[in-house]
Amino acid sequence: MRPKNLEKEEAIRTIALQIIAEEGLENLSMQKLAKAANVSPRTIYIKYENKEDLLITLFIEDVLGGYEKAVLENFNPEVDFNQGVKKIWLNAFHYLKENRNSFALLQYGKSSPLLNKAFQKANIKQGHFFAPIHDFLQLNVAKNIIRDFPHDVHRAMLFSPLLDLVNEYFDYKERPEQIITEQIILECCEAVTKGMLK
Amino acid sequence: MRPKNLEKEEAIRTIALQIIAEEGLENLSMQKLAKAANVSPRTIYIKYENKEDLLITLFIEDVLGGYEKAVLENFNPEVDFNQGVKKIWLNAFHYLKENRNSFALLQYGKSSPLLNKAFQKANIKQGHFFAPIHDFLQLNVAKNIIRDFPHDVHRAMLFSPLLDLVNEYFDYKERPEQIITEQIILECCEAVTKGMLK
DNA sequence: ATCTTGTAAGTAAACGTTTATTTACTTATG
DNA sequence: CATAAGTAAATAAACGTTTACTTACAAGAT
Repeated sequence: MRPKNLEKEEAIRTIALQIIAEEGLENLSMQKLAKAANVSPRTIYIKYENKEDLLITLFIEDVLGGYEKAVLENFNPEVDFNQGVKKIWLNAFHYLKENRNSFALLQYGKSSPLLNKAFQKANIKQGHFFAPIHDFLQLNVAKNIIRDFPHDVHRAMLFSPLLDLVNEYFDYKERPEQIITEQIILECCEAVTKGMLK
Repeated sequence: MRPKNLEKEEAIRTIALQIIAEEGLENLSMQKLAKAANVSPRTIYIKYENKEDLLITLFIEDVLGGYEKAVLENFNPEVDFNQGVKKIWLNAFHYLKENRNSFALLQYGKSSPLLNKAFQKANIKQGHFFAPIHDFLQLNVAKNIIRDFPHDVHRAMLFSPLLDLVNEYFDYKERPEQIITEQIILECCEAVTKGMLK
């Protein structure tokens, strides 16, 4: 039996993310993707059921999976609050900075109904993404260190500014000077953390 | 000369936003829009140059314009910091809650390269959106009340959590109980404000 | 007051192109 | 040499946009 060519599989995923980042999700077509990845359209259908399956798999496994892994690297839910949030912020910032194409699809997760629904399903199915962060926050609520909010509210408060700052980072990448430096990220992290303390 | 039928113009805009909110930007087609708005495809092209023009106009004029107007209603850049941020948060929350379809396209502004570019152009052209907020923040930096960050950083820190909370509001609308209440919004606003103080 | 009439608004149907997906065939390897 | 991986070419449907035509009305002439 002829074995799968993993390079082609990789090419499909990489090029798909690239097209989405450069031209938008609304401009990704299977034929365009096949041509750009140097592959026959049929080959994509060997690896994915259809376009929807491709997008959802890419979003859940590659993008969200990769992001989660990077964010949780060397993260210990038992460290103190300031230190824990700082670790997450730096992990996320460093990863996303170097993975612009993944970040682009990640952003579509909030807009596209398709990806939004897929995320909610995956989130329910596999417990949830970012479980250690959930534990970390629960722990700090129990210790009476931070305000007691529902988890989704905690997430919005602590991490949405970071994603917005990464967005700005890429916007400023094409301008004379970068304003989103590691220094700024650290100061912003401090401000966000301070706001959550009791 | 036959006069323009303003109801048709209105229908095109309203239905376009509806389709984007329900099926995503990637599923809006001119023919689908025409049929849903009870209008001939040609009629859309009387009012807009092409699909790109329709989307950009809808985004800049209707969505961003309407959002800006609502957010700045009765906002005075000279009030004290806590009060000013609270006013903006409540204005935005109340407006977006009642304008889900506008909010959906607003969210695409961060993902779609087309809308992102359009926004940057419009932002440069007409001075900038939300100028009174810009002034408000400058004033509070000058008075040494808040940290001195670039404006885009201020914006990310103060308002991106709010947009994320509105997103959660709509997610929870289809679930047994709503967690994003006005009470929560006010507490979150307080936390965000506190973090920015010097 | 009523009747043309010029003109932009509006329509139905069609344009060529691109879309997602499939069919019929070839290739590579355990 | 069986079999799944892969290809080139084709499918029907949907796409953005245009063509050829009709409609409704403000304004000038009667």
